[in-house]
Amino acid sequence: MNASAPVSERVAVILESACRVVARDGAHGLRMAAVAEEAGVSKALVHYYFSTRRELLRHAFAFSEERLAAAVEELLAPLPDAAARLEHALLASLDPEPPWSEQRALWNEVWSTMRFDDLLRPLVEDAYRAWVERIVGLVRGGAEDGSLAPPADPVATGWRLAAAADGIDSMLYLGLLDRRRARELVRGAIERELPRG
Amino acid sequence: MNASAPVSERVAVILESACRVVARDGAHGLRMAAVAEEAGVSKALVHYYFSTRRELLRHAFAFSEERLAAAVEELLAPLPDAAARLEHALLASLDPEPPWSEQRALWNEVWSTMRFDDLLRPLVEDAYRAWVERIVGLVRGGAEDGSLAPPADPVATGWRLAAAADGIDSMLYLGLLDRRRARELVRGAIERELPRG
DNA sequence: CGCTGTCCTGACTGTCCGGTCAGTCAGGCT
DNA sequence: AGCCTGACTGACCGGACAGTCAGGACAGCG
Repeated sequence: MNASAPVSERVAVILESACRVVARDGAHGLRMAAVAEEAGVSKALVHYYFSTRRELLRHAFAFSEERLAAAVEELLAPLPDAAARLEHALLASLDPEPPWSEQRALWNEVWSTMRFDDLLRPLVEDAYRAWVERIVGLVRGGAEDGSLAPPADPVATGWRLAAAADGIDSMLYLGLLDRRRARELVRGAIERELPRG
Repeated sequence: MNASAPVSERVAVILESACRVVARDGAHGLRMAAVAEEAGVSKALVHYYFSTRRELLRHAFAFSEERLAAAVEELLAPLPDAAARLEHALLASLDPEPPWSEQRALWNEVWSTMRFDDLLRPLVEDAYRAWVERIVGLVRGGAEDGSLAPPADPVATGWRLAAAADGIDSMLYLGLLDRRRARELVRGAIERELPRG
């Protein structure tokens, strides 16, 4: 199975099933048999396309990440300015609906697995970095289109905002706060970093 | 095995071994045989004290968390004011030395396991909440002893700071930034939330 | 028609590992 | 002495599960 190969219908079904299983049972709970059943195919077919369990997990993550990037694009594109895009981007992961919720679960699971999979780790790393870079880009964009006050250090601001959103996400996941409060905190972080001018 | 029972020497050795194994092999990679070997006892003895693998994991986490709380106390007590304590508390988890590093690994692992262990989850929840409350307390303390500017909403400030520190921690863990940069970002977050003056 | 390659399956295997159990041993009590 | 108990062990069991394999179905093509 090649990472950049065009996915056939069957392969897509298997990858989607794998994503659902991971979101439901965890990365460690990913069973080839469960994926096969979910996809309505034999276990051996899953092995036919993905020789090992690890490989399947990697491809499932990449597949899901790719779909999510498209969803983010779709979410942000119609928004009027960088300020709105920044806010929506930071709030998106708090959304209890798929694909956000499922991706959140996938991340949680993959996070603990990557330590033991040298090929998975760079995937996670790149995805996270791309996410932070997107935030930094929006901070810069806000300064350019005038929708946000230009910060002294846009890069540091972007990283801190991404970090804060991530931490709040964890708190929400753990049930330490409710969604409303989580959104408030994220908005508060934006205001602190980028006071309306 | 009772949660609040005083731990005998043997039990402590087993729990320490379990912590090391989890930090090394992951929560999912926690093998009774590995713990037994590490502790220099038979596998059956581990089962004698902790009837199931899950129970061992829970006790190991609680044990470690307790030791960490003591270490935090020891770290913060000699500091002159709340401002210094807040900074050190938020920076502590970035420390590459035990017990911080080991606890960090333990958290990472337990995080993904708790979803499937209803008894573990509240332990993690309480530990996290206690941590955030401690930060909030330090923010308040800083306003009282005059070492920090009093924020409009100390609770929100505390939560945001804890969240940001947590997120930066994740980024460091993933290797997206180096320790120096991580410390800078944490300090920057404190300045943003609690400007000197 | 037969040949070949792709897609696909059921049945099987080897291994790993949590948990059990029968039993040993040291030490305290009567 | 005999008896009991708590700590401890080696050997074993049974289930779960990744990965294999021999082969079937079927299309395209000569």
